[in-house]
Amino acid sequence: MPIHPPRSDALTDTNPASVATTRPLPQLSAELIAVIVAVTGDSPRILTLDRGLRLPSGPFETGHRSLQAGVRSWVERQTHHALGHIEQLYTFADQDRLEDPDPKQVISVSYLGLTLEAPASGDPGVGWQGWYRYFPWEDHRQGLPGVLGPILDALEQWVHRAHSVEVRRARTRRVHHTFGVGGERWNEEWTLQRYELLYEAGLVQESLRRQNRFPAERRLATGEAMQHDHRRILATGIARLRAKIKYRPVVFELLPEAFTYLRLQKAVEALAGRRVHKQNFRRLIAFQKLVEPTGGMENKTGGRPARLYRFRRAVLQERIMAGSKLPLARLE
Amino acid sequence: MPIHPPRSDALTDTNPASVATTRPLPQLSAELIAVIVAVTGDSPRILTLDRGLRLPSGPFETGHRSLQAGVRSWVERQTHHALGHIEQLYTFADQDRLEDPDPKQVISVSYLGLTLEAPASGDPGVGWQGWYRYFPWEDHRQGLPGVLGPILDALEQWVHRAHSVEVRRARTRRVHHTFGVGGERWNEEWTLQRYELLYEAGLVQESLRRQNRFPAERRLATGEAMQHDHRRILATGIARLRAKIKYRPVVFELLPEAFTYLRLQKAVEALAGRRVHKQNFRRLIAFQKLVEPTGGMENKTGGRPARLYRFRRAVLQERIMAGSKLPLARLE
DNA sequence: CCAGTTATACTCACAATGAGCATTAAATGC
DNA sequence: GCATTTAATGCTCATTGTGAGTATAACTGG
Repeated sequence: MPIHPPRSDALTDTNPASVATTRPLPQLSAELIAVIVAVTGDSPRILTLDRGLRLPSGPFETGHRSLQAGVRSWVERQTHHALGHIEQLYTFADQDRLEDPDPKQVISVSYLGLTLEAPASGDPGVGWQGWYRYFPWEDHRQGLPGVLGPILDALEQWVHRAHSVEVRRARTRRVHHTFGVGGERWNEEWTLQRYELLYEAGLVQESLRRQNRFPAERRLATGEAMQHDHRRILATGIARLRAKIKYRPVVFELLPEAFTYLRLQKAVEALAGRRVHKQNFRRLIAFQKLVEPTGGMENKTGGRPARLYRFRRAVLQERIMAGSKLPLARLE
Repeated sequence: MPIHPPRSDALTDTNPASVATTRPLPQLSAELIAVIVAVTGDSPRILTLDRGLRLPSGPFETGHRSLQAGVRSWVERQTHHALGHIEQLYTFADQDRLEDPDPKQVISVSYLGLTLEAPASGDPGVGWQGWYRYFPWEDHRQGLPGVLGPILDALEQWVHRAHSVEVRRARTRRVHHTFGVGGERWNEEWTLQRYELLYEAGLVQESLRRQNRFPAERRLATGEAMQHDHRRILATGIARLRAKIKYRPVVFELLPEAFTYLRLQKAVEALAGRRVHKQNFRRLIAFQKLVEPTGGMENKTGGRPARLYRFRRAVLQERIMAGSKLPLARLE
């Protein structure tokens, strides 16, 4: 199935619509890209094509009633996975999209969707990948991840490559703040900023690829790359989701009908890449009346059996956008 | 200056790029729309064209380096107002855009910008308008606004026009929740949801216009309408800004270099459409070290002179996206 | 001097949160 | 059957954050 239609150069120059305006209108096309997230056990996973190299995506077509309908259609065509609620992430049309020397403009519109993982089908290469494969430095559940050391060393070198003192100072501060070192604290929501910093510092494959440079001796431990700017879009999705779970009850979209408190907590921790205090977590969930007991029990816990709960869908009505906080607001 | 170029129907049918894909690619164009906000005294204002009927906007053109560059260019061309930081609001391409029976697809990308008000120039009709002119029910600084009564009555009627009990019940609940009545509390962030509810209930001019119905006897006090869906975009901008001032120090973009606590508070209240407790507001601002005294005083206060402060730009570095809360989190 | 107006300091009660201890209920290995 | 392990669940306590109010200071116009 052809994902990207071959581009034609016809029509690029004379666009009749441009006669009356000051500048010509470009030959536009729109690309729809989806970040589809699920949580399996304690691993946050995303739906990918080409064995993890790309996100589901395709052009906005005439048959599509809306952008959202277009994304749905592409994800379902490519992965045979039905989607629930999806939300828009970001739109851009910067000329710096990779591997596309064609002067025609492409507008990329990305979406974030949450589901339960289902066995993938569709084209070969379709499947679920843990998102920390692309961002190993983002998982702080076991304390500071090992990859962080080499990354900070490389960033240190990048700081020193700057020519003026002011630039070096600014870079140092930026590294400290985004990565939570030097007296600063780690903020898991800054996934995008961290990725962009690594990109600018030439520490991810995508930025080297762009300059036709390839990491030779310098073997970077900065996660798997993706095609085009899909990894940046994924970073945007992770950041958005990490921010959102704190004030809206979206985790439940990633859980089955009945679940234990621990499973809920593990899902939150998986997404946030941080651990939370168990007792306080329960207290907060219970206090907000987000869930109600199903009556059933789970006894494959390895210890005392756990009560099963279900999400009280009513809260979506009660507080359409209101707070349903998770104990991530402060530092652990 | 022609804002919207005349549309041509040539090229609509045979697009060579569509040959290899399953469905034809539409003849696309992108419209860039800007919500530019300032606060003057205690009135939140937006930059408009056509005496308040439209927001600055124009098509994405070949010369534009990026979407953001395109918006800037349009705003500056149309209003001669230089912009500072702007951020993306939303993108859509739904077929239900008004007054456009043309089957060609238009993708609308909207942006939100914050500035200081400067005397407007450019085309005649360019100027600043208070935003409560379009949303009179959104200003709760003097308690419940008078327009709210008739609006709720009209919504009541809409509830009763539903045919089944379930629909009536659902509508009632929706009205209660979005408008904060019937035991619920007003949430100023739901500006968009309220507008959409009024739209669906046929209580804003835009929705009647769409069905070629015009409010005859039923004189609606639901604010000034705008062209196309610009009022909806404005509602999106207001909602975003109201949410954002609570966790990011963006109000300062709307204030001059030096300001008093009261002026800062008035700006926050203007945006939020709510009042806040003065002493606690000061405490919160002071505690967070968001500002530092300039040393100067303001003595046209009408009472005891007030200290002047400036925003500590350093906090933007210190907490790139971190919390800088304003006392709006809870209800007043 | 006064009343009126606004700025600013401070207090108090209570809710929310982080951290930890203690107890309970099951499975598992011996 | 019993000790051990694992996890669920209940509870306390100190600290901080927040809403609300009182008190005082510093100016204006009469």
